[in-house]
Amino acid sequence: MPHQKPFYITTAIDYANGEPHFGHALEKIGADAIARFHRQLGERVHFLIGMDEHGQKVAQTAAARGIAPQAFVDGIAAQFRETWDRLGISYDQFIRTTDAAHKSGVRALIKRIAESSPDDFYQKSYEGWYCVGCELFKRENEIVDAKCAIHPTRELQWTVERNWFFRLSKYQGFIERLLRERPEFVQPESRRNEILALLEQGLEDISITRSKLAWAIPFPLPTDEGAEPQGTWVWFDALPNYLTATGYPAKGWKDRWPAQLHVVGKDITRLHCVVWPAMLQAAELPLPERVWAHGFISFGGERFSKSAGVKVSLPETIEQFGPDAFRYFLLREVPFDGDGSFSAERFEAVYTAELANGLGNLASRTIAMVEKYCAGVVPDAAPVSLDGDDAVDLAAARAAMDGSHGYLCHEALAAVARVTDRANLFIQQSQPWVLAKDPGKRAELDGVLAALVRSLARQAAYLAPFMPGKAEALWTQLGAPGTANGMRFSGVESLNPAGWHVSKGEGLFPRPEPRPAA
RNA sequence: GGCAGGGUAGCUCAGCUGGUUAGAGCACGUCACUCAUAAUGACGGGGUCGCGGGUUCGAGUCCCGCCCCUGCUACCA
Repeated sequence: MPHQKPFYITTAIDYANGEPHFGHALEKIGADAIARFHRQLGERVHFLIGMDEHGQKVAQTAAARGIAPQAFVDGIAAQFRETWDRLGISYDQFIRTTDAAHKSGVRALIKRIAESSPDDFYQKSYEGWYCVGCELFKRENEIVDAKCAIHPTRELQWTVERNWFFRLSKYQGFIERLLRERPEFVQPESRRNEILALLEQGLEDISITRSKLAWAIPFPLPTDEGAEPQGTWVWFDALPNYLTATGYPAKGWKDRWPAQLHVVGKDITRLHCVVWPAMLQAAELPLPERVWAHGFISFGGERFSKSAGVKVSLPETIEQFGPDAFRYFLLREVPFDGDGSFSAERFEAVYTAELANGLGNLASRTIAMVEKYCAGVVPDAAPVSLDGDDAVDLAAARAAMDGSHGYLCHEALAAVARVTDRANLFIQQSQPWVLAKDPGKRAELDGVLAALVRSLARQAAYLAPFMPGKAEALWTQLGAPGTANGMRFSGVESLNPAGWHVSKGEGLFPRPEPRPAA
């Protein structure tokens, strides 16, 4: 089996201008769950994340702190990686746009476009009202009373700048055909509709360089006599990271490209569904297979947690119940195709109901009974109706995550939660403690306990993409061979726990301390 | 303004092509049970299905109008 092409999944690279926040975390955690799920589906996965480190704001922030831009972004990148490590993000590659390989890859891409589609780059003088506050030219509808609507205290400056442009308008028909012939290219459907609406307005060419941009990749094409040197603007710097991460143009990049899935925020779908495909087409390179636009997390309706002066700290929230519980909460509560909100109260409620009382207690009572009634060794017994019912839900979990209907982490977790609930109900209905008092019911008792261990093992395997640490802990307590994270889903149904030595360790999800009355 | 989606129990939401007394989870109350992290299970209270018209034997489910919310309406990422 030579060079099976991997399932190449990417997230947006994060802008290195501040600390990681909930929004960054949601995207990485969701993409990580997808990546892990596909590994357990048996696919070879390559999971890319990284940082977008160029730009005016980065340079300004670094200057304000009195350090060089590179030193500044080095610090930010380290901070992000610490957070991702803490959250168990299983990335295979961490790209930074200040990497030498990325910069040379960007230059190669631009030159390739200039060769294959020489008409697509052109220089044009651009003039208009420039807002120093925004670092942007403002459009008519953004100007109020001759001032920038966002910075009404600043004077607008009539500015003339000569920049490179990309002939995006040429690709209008190409993008329309793309979305029509490959409707799954942009998901969920609502985002695709928005792109279609955008296309109906017609595409305009975009400027792709800035003359005042020093902290950037120098634009590699020869600029007109006398013109200022040009820095590559964000589109042609950030978007190509998915391609340059493969090593492009060095030998071997075709082994990974094109990507199967770009996981991005709903705010940048346009860039990934219109600009990026046009760039690739201009370069005569293959397009990615799909762009998935996830929603946002809010705090009680507020985009950021300014309300009531309450600060929601990402590191503190992660530590409250640990990284696995945090991952679980975000993926369970925030539909991955829409928006959701976070609150400490809700987090605690879900943790207590589903993880402590639900899964954690199920594991606790099951293992305790195997220890008490079977000396800790799981008996051998045939499947019961519980197994068949669970199989239906686990198939639903796969369907939610395999891409056939998008990537719906919340639906997958809801399906696993049904398995947990069913097992708790099964105990109540079977009443193993009653069976244990009657030696004549030994076989029945064995059947019940074996079924429960099988169910828990299946849950551990299917929860591994979402809670890799806790799934592994449960796997260990069950005495199962190998690892939960390494468990292929194809092997889950035939798991037979007969002979496993269970061991009741630390409570999987200890109940939270009662809150002191305020 | 335009386009798209939505307004269903305290909270988060299911309700496909219209059909018996509108569902689930969480929260709340009562009861049962004891293997378990005072967990689990059963039962129950609770909804003018945004508002007003209309079509129909019959509408949360279709049509019209209105109110409210969210997203998009391209070069901050």
